[in-house]
Amino acid sequence: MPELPEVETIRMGFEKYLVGKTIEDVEVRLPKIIQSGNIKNLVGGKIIKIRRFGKVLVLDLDYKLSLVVHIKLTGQFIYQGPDRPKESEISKKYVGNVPNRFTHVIIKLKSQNSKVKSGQTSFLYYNDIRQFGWIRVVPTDEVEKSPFIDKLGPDPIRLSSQVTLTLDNFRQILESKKTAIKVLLMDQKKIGGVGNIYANDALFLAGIDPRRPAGKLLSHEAMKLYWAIIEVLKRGLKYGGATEANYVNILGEPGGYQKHFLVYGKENQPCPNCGGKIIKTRINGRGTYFCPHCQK
DNA sequence: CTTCACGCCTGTCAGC
DNA sequence: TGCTGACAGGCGTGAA
Repeated sequence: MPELPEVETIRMGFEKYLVGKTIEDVEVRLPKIIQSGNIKNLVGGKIIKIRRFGKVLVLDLDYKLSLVVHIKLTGQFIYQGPDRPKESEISKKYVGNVPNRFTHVIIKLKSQNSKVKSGQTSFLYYNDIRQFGWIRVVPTDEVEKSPFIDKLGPDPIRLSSQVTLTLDNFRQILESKKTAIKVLLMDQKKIGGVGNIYANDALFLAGIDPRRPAGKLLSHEAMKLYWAIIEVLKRGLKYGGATEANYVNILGEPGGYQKHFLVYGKENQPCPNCGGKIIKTRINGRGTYFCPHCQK
């Protein structure tokens, strides 16, 4: 499911294929996806920069307007254009033809960069099966104080976001909290970008029981967990994200991290460390996987 | 202040 | 075969 590594993979795809292109037209098929602002105001703007804040993507246009997107659980961006790699070179496993019945927004782009012959058109399709995702049009200088982004905690991975989670920062977040550590890791107001998959795997890597009160972690455990979070996010990124249901990058390719899950989704399967059974429980209504032998 | 259930949606899968 | 219900998870909301 889309968490920091998946969204960052999309961001890199946008950087590669969208920067330098001009928005020629926007078609909205499901108006509720556009939560605020007038998307038609983007027409004529040139995409100059792609940013990410936690799980939120921001496309900055040259005339001080930005497209802000949260793809939530089932959002997909699919790019179709003359500068795509040959179809034989990419995996299309999860994406059929676009547009399809889940395509809610279509952005028509005009190429103006040197990679593609000037004037050629390409398309960016936004698909979202469950329609939880949202798109907002916000003036660029107001993006950081716009709803949701304004409350987002620091990001554990540098790359593109502006605030980085430091170890001191992380320790302060845990301090004297009674909340289960896993709940805290997934709280976007505390840390930006970590969701269920990476929270489960980070806690396993750090050898910490997800149910433990955050404030009760010992100093060395907090440090271990801090590095474990960064490590699992980096692994996710290395494999192009995790495809559980329908996450794909902007070419329509699935990620590969699902083949390298440590404990997530592995109920009753052997622990990669001790070989014991991984158990599944629920914390705050979320599926939680851990090895009771290795995680204390 | 925190915690927790629910709503938003639809696809998928287990069980009957 | 077809129906029903549980489940998936991000986040806002409102009640406890």
